[in-house]
Amino acid sequence: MKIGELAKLTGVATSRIRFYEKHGLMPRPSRQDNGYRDYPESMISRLHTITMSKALGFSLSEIRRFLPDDPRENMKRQEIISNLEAKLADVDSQIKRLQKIKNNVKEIITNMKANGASSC
Amino acid sequence: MKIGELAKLTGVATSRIRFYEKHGLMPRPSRQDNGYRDYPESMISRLHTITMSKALGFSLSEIRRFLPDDPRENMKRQEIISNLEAKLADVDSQIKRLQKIKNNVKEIITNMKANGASSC
DNA sequence: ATAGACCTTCGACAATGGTTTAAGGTCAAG
DNA sequence: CTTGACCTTAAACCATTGTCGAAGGTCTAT
Repeated sequence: MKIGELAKLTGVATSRIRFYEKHGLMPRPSRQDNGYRDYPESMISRLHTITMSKALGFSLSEIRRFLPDDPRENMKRQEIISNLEAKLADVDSQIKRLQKIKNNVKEIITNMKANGASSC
Repeated sequence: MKIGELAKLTGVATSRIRFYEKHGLMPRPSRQDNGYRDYPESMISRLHTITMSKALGFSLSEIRRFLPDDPRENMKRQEIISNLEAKLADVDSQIKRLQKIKNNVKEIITNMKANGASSC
């Protein structure tokens, strides 16, 4: 499969696929005789995984670390798991932080509505 | 108060304070005879407000828009309030998104621990 | 054979949010 | 008077996450 087809099937621009390859999120594919990139079907789901993980809030370098077949930093299953666990704790503290913020802002709004003081 | 003191009191690096000034989040302070920036006490809470707002997920240009005394774009109270309310809803959906992520990651971890399949 | 749609690489550009560096002025203490 | 810790500016640099353009090769259809 050529890069353009892969792009159409996944909705990820070719420029972006090449970018991911350059940065180790996509493996370097084999080449056709003319030098064109030649992708196996499996790359479709790999791209979906990347898209999902980004939506999940992982940065590209985080994703790189836990994708198997990473051409740059290959990790053992156990490492991947502890990475994910760390991320879980991280997400948890983000949630708590946001909840505090939410309450703070609520209070600010209440104050602003009550007394005209700009107070910020 | 000199910039260094302000930095120490707020935990915001001097380089950052100057950056905020340059980008209209902090007003240009008056200067001492020697040309040093001279801040009033009120700038402490202004920096706290900026820090808080950043934590809320506002971008710097959003913050610039609702900070009073903005040297560039001043907003009315009512606008500020509705801005904050919009952001509140936003934070709420961020929290929900993170909670989904949390559950997703939990499941992935469980799966990875159960069956050896890398499955990504 | 020639147009149009692909593909290649490399380097430049963009926005965001800063930090670092270079070159220099100021101030308080020893 | 010199040292060290501050302060000034402007410009360069950094990471992140890409997009765009140039210059050129390839493939398919007419």
